Amino acid sequence: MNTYAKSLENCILFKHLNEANISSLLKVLQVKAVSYEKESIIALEGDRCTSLGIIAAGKIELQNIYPSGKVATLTTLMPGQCFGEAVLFSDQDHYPISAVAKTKSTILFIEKESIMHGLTHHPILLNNFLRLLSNKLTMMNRKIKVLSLDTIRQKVCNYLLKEYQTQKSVMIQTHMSRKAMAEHMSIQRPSLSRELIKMKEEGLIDFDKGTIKILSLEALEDELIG
Amino acid sequence: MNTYAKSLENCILFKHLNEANISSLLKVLQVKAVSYEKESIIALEGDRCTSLGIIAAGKIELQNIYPSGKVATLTTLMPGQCFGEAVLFSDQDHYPISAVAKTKSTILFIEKESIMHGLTHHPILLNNFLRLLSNKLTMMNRKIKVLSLDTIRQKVCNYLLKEYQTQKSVMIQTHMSRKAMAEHMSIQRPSLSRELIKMKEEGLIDFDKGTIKILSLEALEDELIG
DNA sequence: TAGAATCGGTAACAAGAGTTACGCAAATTC
DNA sequence: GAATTTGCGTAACTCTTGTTACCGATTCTA
Repeated sequence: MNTYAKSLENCILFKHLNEANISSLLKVLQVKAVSYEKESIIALEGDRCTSLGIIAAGKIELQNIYPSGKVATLTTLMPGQCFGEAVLFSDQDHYPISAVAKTKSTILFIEKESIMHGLTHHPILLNNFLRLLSNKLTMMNRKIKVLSLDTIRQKVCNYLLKEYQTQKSVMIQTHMSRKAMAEHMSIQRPSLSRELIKMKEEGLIDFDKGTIKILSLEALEDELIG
Repeated sequence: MNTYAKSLENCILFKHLNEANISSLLKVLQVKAVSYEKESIIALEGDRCTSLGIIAAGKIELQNIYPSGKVATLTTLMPGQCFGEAVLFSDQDHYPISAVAKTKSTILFIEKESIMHGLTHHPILLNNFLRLLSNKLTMMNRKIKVLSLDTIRQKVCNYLLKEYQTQKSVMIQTHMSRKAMAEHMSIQRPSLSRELIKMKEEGLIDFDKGTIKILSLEALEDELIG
């Protein structure tokens, strides 16, 4: 089992632990290593989830597999990343999506009971696990916030106000190209140009090569709230 | 402190624990009770978050307060619910939003260190805390999934396929009125009618008073994936 | 330095969906 | 049982935004 210790040093779960610590921890946690051939299914949507999975080697994809066989890939996981951590302890302990090996892979499985044991006996592990969940939560929170904005005007206002917060000035330096800026807000470049011009005409902002000046913070907030 | 034990029995964190257990736990956790007058601020966006908050009495609102003073309320928390649980252990340990008392309220605060201590010494508490975080994650996952659908066609397909899963039949009983159905998908009623008729014309579905029949599961999935 | 590629503004067009309004049918009420 | 209300389909209109295309300016490259 010690063979995996090295590759797990960059896994969030084992942060602040050295190779020796990880090795002994892996023994205590009764880790089971399972190998998968390319294209084989690791977990199927609906399966009961009783263990945490950590990618030790290979590349796996999380995907939605529809009854007809259609597949929609959501994310790709690389060594060090893990899956099942959210389902494991929730009331709905069934995988909401499927996991498929895209290359020959090795997954380390840790049973829920072992995890519980590890969390109660190793404060660092507990801390890491909580950080893992918490970070995911804050990430998703941000994502929901952005997804809830439905007009281009709102997205632009949101972007500008966020930049104002970090740059602490109404003269906002746009370090990106217009193209990158549009992609960042997941809108079309011409749509962004059009909206910026409209906002300039309406006296909300002014802009020049490389900078956008907020003329009225309050007005931007009004647009954002509706 | 025992005064609060009773009111915390329906808090997820203290599930499976009786009043006596909760009382002793509250002592161990060094809970600090703080009272707030109506409209007073409990936590301000940007403040460092070092403790978990549990509503013991009153009603508090989580809101975005903009520099100009504009306020957008996100949710209302009632006794038994808690806040800060996601921020507490994340890398970004600052409140992303503000908490305001809407009535005279009492909040129980538990310091991060005490929580850590409690989690390592009380398996039930650990289990409950993990379930709290996990449930929130799965909830947000679902929300993101729905928010990512951007055409009405996709929303309708998503709704029908989900109903198919629960009703296990292509003859779907619509227990709601069209109006309620439209609200449920957060679209406009005429838009829903229009789309349903289009889908009928295209041979994807058929519908009658009270039922919608899926003619091709595969076709609906295609529409959903794009 | 000439030619090519990239970027950004702009305009014209099309598609999707919200809005409003109208009318019919069913349900409810008196 | 007549009258009012409610739900729903439907059509016309409008707004927003993605799409495509074009052109000038800037940058990169050979």
